[in-house]
Amino acid sequence: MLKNLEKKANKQLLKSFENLELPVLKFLPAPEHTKADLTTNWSMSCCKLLKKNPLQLAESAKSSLEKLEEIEKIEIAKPGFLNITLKNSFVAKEAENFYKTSPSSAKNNKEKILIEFVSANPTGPLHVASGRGASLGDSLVKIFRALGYTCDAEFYVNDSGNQAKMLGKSLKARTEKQEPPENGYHGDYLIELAKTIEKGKTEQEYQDIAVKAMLKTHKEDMKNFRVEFDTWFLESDLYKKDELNKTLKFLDKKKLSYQNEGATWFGTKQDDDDKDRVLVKSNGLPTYFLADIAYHKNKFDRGYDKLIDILGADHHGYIPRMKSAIKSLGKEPENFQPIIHQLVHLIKDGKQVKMSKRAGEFLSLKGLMKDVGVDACRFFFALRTPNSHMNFDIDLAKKKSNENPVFYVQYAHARISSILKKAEAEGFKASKKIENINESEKEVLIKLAWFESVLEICTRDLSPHHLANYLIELASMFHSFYDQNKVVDAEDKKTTEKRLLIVNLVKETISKGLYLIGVNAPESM
RNA sequence: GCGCCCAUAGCUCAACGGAUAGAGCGCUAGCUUGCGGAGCUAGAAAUCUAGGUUCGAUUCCUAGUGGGCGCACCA
Repeated sequence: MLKNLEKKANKQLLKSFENLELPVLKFLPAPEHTKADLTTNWSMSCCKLLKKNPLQLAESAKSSLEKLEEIEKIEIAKPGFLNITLKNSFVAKEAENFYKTSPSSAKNNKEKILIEFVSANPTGPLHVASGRGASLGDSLVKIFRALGYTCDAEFYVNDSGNQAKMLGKSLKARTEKQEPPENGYHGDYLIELAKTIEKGKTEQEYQDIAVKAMLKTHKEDMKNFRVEFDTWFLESDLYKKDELNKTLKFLDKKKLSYQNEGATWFGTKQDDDDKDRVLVKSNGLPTYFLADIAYHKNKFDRGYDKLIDILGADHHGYIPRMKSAIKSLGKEPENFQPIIHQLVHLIKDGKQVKMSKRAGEFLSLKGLMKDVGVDACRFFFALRTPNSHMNFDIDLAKKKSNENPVFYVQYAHARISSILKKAEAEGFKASKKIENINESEKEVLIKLAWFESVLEICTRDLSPHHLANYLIELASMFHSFYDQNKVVDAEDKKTTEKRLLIVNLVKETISKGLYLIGVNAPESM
């Protein structure tokens, strides 16, 4: 609703100012103290251009916009804000259509997006840090889709190369009741796995078994964490299809690679990298980087226009060379958007838990899910921007009490469900129309109207935290509304049925929002 | 040494260059025979330092301080 109004307002301004170069007017929620519904800083944003002072401009804009039938009144504040109060009848009427219209954002946007995330090596259980990436990626995919974009989720499985080899060696050692090699994998999970396998196989066979087993646990963990992937892309498939060599030839043809000291190099330094990078080592083996270029080439070849990679902060140094690689593939920088999320620090007993080979259950994502619960975990991750260096207080998260805001939001949903049940039992039906709304009803309805914009901000910033915060605000608004307005026992039947519709809209929005961040919306708690 | 990220209330975090900087937890004072009190109302409490750009800076730029991470012919 706000978008249509915004369009209309812009049109109106163009008409009044007869100037096609005007900056676009954008509505924002009005701050509390203004007592208005919407605000805009339009007159400040174009005062330079028009060489008039913002207050004068605000006056002209005011008289222009006041002609719109949706607007009740406009007040001008200090430097030149326009504070707009909407007509109650307009808000009420638009609210009826909230869920009848689909999002407009992506209507003209046919680009296909691929988000790659987690992509942990299949050499051990997933740990907590993977949970952050998983939560972030899954929410973004769902939000893009909710806005009508084509967006897929992919997990890249590094089942080739040194690490996988080492995994095979380690498993082999375990079947022979020996310690894995120095730089192998020492976790207990291989001891467990070894118990179920015969001795005397080749390293390659053990590697295959181990990778398969690890991949299985990763898939289980992701499923339990409510994270869905469209594809689990195997690095080994790149080798099978000879895509590394094809990529090498491709780069050679473009004269982007060169030989030095027996190795093949790629000139990333000319872009923003510190130094050039090796593609093929002097021993003839390809680097991970070459495989990754081939992998990204493959993604584009599959028809994706925009690639989003979610990486932990410990890999940020990798980005300049990857950007350089994307350029060499003939793509624009905006076709590749890496998201770096900062590392998660686990706090237990008030102290940071350090990573170690001997670290116990609680460091694994599985353990965390068990301790904290998926809802709390997903919501907790969703609340933070990827850039925040977050502390995950295990003791606090374990409490499952109202210290965790996820329960606050879920409680609102459960409370509404309960009201609706009661209303149904007493023979009330939510009305189809909303008429004669009061101030707190209006406030709630306008909050609901911002939902789509919040999702857009999430896609702009590539972070779901705006949505999580919005849900807290919406829940708070509902609780407050509920405290002031009787629903089932309202003054009359008409009011009850009107409020049932409003409350229903809140419920649907909370439910939809929670779904987007992978949290359940319970009917009761 | 170079690069990336961060610094906001007692704690964990928000704020698309906008107004009187928001939440949750904790704290203080109320609301309790409630349509679910896991709630509501009120209150105390914060932008690391110094410059700069701007009508306007928590936000952008420069320098500093403090912290996290990274700088392989590893993946």
